[in-house]
Amino acid sequence: MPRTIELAEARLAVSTVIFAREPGVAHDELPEQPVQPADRSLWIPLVRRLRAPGKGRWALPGGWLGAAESLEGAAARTLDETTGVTPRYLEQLYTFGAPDRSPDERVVSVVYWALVRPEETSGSIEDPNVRWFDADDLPELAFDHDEIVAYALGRLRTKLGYSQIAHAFLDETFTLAELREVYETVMRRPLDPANFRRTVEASGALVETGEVRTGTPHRPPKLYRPADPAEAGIQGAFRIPVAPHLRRHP
Amino acid sequence: MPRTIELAEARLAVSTVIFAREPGVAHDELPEQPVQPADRSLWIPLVRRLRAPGKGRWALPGGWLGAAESLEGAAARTLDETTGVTPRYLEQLYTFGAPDRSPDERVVSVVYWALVRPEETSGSIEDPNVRWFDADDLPELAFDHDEIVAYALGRLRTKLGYSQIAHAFLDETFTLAELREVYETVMRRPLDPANFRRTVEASGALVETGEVRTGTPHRPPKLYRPADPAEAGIQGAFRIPVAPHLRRHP
DNA sequence: TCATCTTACAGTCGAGTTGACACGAACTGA
DNA sequence: TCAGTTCGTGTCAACTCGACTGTAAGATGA
Repeated sequence: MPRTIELAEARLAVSTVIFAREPGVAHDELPEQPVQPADRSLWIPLVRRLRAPGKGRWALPGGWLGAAESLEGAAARTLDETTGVTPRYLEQLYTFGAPDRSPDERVVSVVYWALVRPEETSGSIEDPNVRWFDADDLPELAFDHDEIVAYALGRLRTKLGYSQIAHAFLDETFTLAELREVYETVMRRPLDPANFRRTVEASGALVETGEVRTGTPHRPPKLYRPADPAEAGIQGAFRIPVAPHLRRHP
Repeated sequence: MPRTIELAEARLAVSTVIFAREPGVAHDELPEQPVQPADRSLWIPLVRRLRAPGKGRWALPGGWLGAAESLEGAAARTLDETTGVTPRYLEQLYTFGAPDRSPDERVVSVVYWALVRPEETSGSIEDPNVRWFDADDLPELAFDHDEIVAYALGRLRTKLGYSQIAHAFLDETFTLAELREVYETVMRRPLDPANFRRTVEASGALVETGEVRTGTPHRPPKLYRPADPAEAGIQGAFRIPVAPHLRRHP
């Protein structure tokens, strides 16, 4: 029985939750004492809202959808404009559209989440209204952005267990210890180095480069590269899990 | 460097991919010979487009977002209006918004996916423009709806492995054989009844009702009920996987 | 120079799980 | 009563995980 209903006059916004292992230019002070990887945290850049609604509050970087661009294109563009960050991994997270989530007009936000490498965070814009925050110590955010960040964190933790996205946090080549630190940081628990090596090597996701990292004060570790370079940015793929023990977080 | 760009004047649509184990009123002819559960297929209701663009083609049920309703509310409403189906499980799938996906104006579609019970499909509208199709034997659909259905099927297969959504295909109480048939149909491979029983019982997701199903020509099977009734409809939860062997499909 | 420190990497072993299969139990229909 | 089918329990080999031990390879400092 189709009845006539009043159609929504909604504006379409795009926002992105960005995760990095290291903060960019402006950030809260890091404790300078040595920290275990499992005790480290992820960093998220936020922008301060300069106008109502939510003026003065921190919010996810984003903007309005352009007429000619794709949703993902809009996410990448607004990200670059607001924070100067170009992510290595960018995937749609969820679309938030509750009628009352923005006070004045109806806004439907398509939210993306992104992973960036350490080197990419340092290239971010120096702007007093852009700041990197500890993902576990965020201020109160504008709108429903707290909820969105929590959702993105859950997706990151889950997806780490059945995909190769951890590579997107790292450079072209990396050591197994660096890869393990990514897992330990995201999963918030230490992993046995020997067992981690066994399962990752058995997965076939990495190939040795034949080189080692020099300059370490100890035995030089081998350098690895992702077996499939396109793997890290794969979209909506349904893959075999990596290993059960990399899927359980406390 | 924020430059001014032309904002998108997009209309917001909501569509839903509905999965059922049995087709509703109007559907392609079923082969009446006995079929193994692993060889059975899932059924999806589609509606015929009565106007341009895509006139005459089959498409996902959906409609425009109403001014006062949530996204999920719009999905449920349009579903009921077009097909008469009220799903037991409804979850957001993905938002499609390529600039050229609809010819005349820009349309951004928030797509949901749903699971319905057999009894619910029979209550669907008798309308020559609504028809149930075999999910593996679909006609060419309007717009990018082929892509959307394929994506939804992948999500269903994956999610079956780490959640209790299989219950949403079944009635309040069911036998282990019926639950196993759901897995076999979705995963497209036979499962060992004894091993399936062991892992499902160990997961703690089911409780015995104390009753058995009578009227079968053989030994009466025990009836089970989901341990947590709210479990089936849980949204965006990140849970421990059920069992690895229920996650591998060929 | 060389012992010592730290990390890299290889290997072992017990506990627990999976997949394949065997077998008795329970019910119907001939 | 017996044949046929499914339900449900049990067994066992192969595999995986987590904890652990031991060796390799470099830097550092006495």
